Amino acid sequence: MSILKNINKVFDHRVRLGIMSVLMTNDSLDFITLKKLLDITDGNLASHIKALEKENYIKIRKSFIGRKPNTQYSSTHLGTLEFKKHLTALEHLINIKI
Amino acid sequence: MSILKNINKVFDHRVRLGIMSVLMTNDSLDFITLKKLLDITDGNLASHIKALEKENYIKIRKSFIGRKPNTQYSSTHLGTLEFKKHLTALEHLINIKI
DNA sequence: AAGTTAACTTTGTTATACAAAGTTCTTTAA
DNA sequence: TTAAAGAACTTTGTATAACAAAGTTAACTT
Repeated sequence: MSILKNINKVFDHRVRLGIMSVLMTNDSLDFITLKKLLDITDGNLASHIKALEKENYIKIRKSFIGRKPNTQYSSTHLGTLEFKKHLTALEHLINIKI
Repeated sequence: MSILKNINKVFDHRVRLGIMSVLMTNDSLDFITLKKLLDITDGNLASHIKALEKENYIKIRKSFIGRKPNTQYSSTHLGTLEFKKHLTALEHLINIKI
């Protein structure tokens, strides 16, 4: 059994790690905010969001703020749970003694 | 400027993160030990090792133990430095407040 | 001489990441 | 009432990365 067994592949990429990290301390964030925080193209952001959505790690709420369309992203219960597990696995990994 | 700016892409993959992690607490480890710890094929391990070697993050020492060939891998000064930077960046990322 | 093990390298395939361009919907300006 | 613009995508195409499996080399062991 590998020392990597509890490392979640979905969170293995910096962009998805970044998205989940900021969604831990923010109830929800919109597309543009995420895009600016991560400094990536909108297409690229959309695809990473989709990967997290596919796993039910984040959820989407569409609305209008004033008269502008606005999409808010937030972590699901599952997403929060799995992300915390991943962080615990990371901690164990970087403190490992063989 | 992105919240990911200090995240090192070389350490972005779980296998390379795993290799560096175990090399932090072990002066050196050999190929077979790494292979067992990570539970990956030897070809795959060799290519991840190569990626770290290319960046001068790990160094190789070939010798014989008794009469068996043995290759020991260890972190370079640069590797240790950059890995610690990466871990600090990770900590900041997962504790980020916007 | 034949088999074994360590540590690779090579080959080929699949998956992932990414930019850039195109799309849809809606508002705001001329 | 047409035009421009912005948000949030989707599509397309390309480049890179990851991976398994098979092949290779050098040395030992039997």
